[in-house]
Amino acid sequence: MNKKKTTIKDIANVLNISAAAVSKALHDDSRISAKTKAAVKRVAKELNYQPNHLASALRSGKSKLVGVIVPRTSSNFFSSVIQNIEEVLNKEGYNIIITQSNESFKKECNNIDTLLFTQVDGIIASMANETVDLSFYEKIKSKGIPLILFDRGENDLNVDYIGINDYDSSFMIVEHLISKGCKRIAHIGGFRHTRIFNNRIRGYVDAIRKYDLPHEDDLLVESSLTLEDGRLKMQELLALDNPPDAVYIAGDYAALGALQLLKEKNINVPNDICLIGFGNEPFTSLVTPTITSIHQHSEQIGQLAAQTFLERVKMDDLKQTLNKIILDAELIERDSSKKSKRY
Amino acid sequence: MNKKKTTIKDIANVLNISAAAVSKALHDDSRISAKTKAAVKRVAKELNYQPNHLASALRSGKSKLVGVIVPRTSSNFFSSVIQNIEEVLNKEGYNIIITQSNESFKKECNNIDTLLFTQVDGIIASMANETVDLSFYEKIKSKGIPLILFDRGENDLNVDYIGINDYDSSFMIVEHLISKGCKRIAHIGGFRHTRIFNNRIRGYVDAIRKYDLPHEDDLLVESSLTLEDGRLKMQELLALDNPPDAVYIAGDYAALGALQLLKEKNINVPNDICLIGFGNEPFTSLVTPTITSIHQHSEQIGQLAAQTFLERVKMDDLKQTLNKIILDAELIERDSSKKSKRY
DNA sequence: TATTTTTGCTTAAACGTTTAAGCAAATATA
DNA sequence: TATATTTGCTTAAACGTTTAAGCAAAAATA
Repeated sequence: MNKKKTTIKDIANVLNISAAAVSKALHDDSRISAKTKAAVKRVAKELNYQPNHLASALRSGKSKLVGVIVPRTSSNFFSSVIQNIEEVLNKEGYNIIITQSNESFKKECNNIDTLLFTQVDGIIASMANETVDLSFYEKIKSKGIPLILFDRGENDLNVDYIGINDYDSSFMIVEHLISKGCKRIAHIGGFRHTRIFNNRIRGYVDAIRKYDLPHEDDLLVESSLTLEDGRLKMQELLALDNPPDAVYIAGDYAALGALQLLKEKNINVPNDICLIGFGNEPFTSLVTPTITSIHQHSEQIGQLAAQTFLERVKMDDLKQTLNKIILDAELIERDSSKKSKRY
Repeated sequence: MNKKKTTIKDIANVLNISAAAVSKALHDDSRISAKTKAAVKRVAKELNYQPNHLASALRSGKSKLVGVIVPRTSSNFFSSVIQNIEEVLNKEGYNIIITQSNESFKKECNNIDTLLFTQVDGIIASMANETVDLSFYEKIKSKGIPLILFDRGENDLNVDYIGINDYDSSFMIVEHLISKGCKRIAHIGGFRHTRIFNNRIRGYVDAIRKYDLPHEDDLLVESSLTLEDGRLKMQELLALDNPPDAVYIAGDYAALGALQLLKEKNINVPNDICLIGFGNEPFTSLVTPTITSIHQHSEQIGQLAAQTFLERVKMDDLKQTLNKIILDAELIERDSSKKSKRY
């Protein structure tokens, strides 16, 4: 049981060279002879040498850790983004620390403190729904480490951002519904103070206007987009004097809640009311009817977030031209908007 | 822009005392006067001092990081366990690093190396389906840091384990189906080499025997328990000369696949065939019909795993009495086993 | 051959903490 | 009053690396 870990000094002793030489040999420094390098690597392997990450991080000032903050890991979108971030960063020798905010501003602040305390080299984050106060994010910036936001996070912080074109996606959804013959299209949106949700609302409104459909105030409601709130807001829409014949909901979970309610009320989806979600969570293809939704290219978002981070750390501090990457999303048509009759 | 971080030396300089005194003051050492402590803490706050975690970890040999390995974070079970681990450990000043194996043995080995490289103080893991070779887990043990397994991981490694009583759960499921009047009960189980799945199979077989039901080889199949394989194995069962009137499936995703197939074939669930899953994933209550399943108390599992870790680090190396905690699971009855007619 | 450059290492300091050892002053005990 | 104990600090080493500076020997150049 080899509890005492082997260090570069142990290797140095075996070969009768200095620890510095060993360190350099392991990093393929050009000033070390091929012969010495080979010997060092051989002995390192023999002694099962594992570099002490803490020591090198302390000395070099780089922890080779990247913090990731997401509202939750259980959603497929976020776990897919995380997986792709991880793949890209691992190749470059970085490891990631994942934290969840559970949509709580307070937890998010804690997470940021935790990550800074852990001396991460950068943070990739998607903000909690609650988050309005950005002072903790300013704190990250003031530490001088890269901050990359994705999905929830477009704002005035002046940092890199990767997301999808929410405005166009909304527009596309409304046009899709119109092509199915829908005449009164409602929108259960997220909170306006979050820019992505605001953009979805703008896209919805502009499309409605362009095609001269009714854009009554009652047809546009804001929601926390949880499953429960989806039910609730759907109920409100049904209670209207003139209920909609289509509902576009800015989140799949809320769309699911709405769908459950409609089924309970024996309202046929899509023939009575068409339903469209957002996010393309796996369950959208599992429920009955399957739910039309928007695929957000989580793989690309993750990869791009990681690549943006890597660019940032490689870059000299000056000449920081901001990355703002907006991807086109994809409409996945499923049963909940496949109306049989067309008008 | 205060890029230079303040260290204990800076605090020491302000107060004209030694860095050591500052360190001790911050740790409430009894040999430091109350007056000095107060002064140190005041200055620390003024200078916005953030302890350098790497330095203290290097010196003390404790990183205050715990590695967590799960097959994936997207399943509700694992993300709930993680969340509870995090809550318990955060209170004790530990942070967690989450890694996913994606059910791949190779990725799992990489994760272990990564975590050891990051100098974690312990590892809490649930093994990938593929994992049979335990040498990487032996590696953790040989490093002398605590290893706690949960859910997937009961085995002969001789480490702490937290899980549910799979045998009893299976038994309970079969009895439940019998009480509904089912006479030919099939089981789509996981791979036998994973102990939890083997236990579920044993529970199923013993219950079938106890109640003198048919226990033909054809009624018991092994599966990877993915959604797709669930469909496939269900298809095989339907193709039997004498198909079952109930199917108990050792994983919810596979149960969902089976359900989809049954619906496509216009076989009524539960009246033609009863269906029961395992894991109580959220979608089990969202699909039509809702799926009866087993709730595994992910909250408790997470908490207990974390607590077990804390006990281990506090404990002197000797006198290690092994923790093997087996929780009772809970049957959540839903529509997929609510047969209207009883025989 | 004399000088410069390159090669291949070594020495020593540094990263920011923690902690064992030590010591003077203050306080308690005999 | 003399001795022992406690208090409140300091000094210095250590954790395992990295890296700037330096230096002798070998190789290249003049």
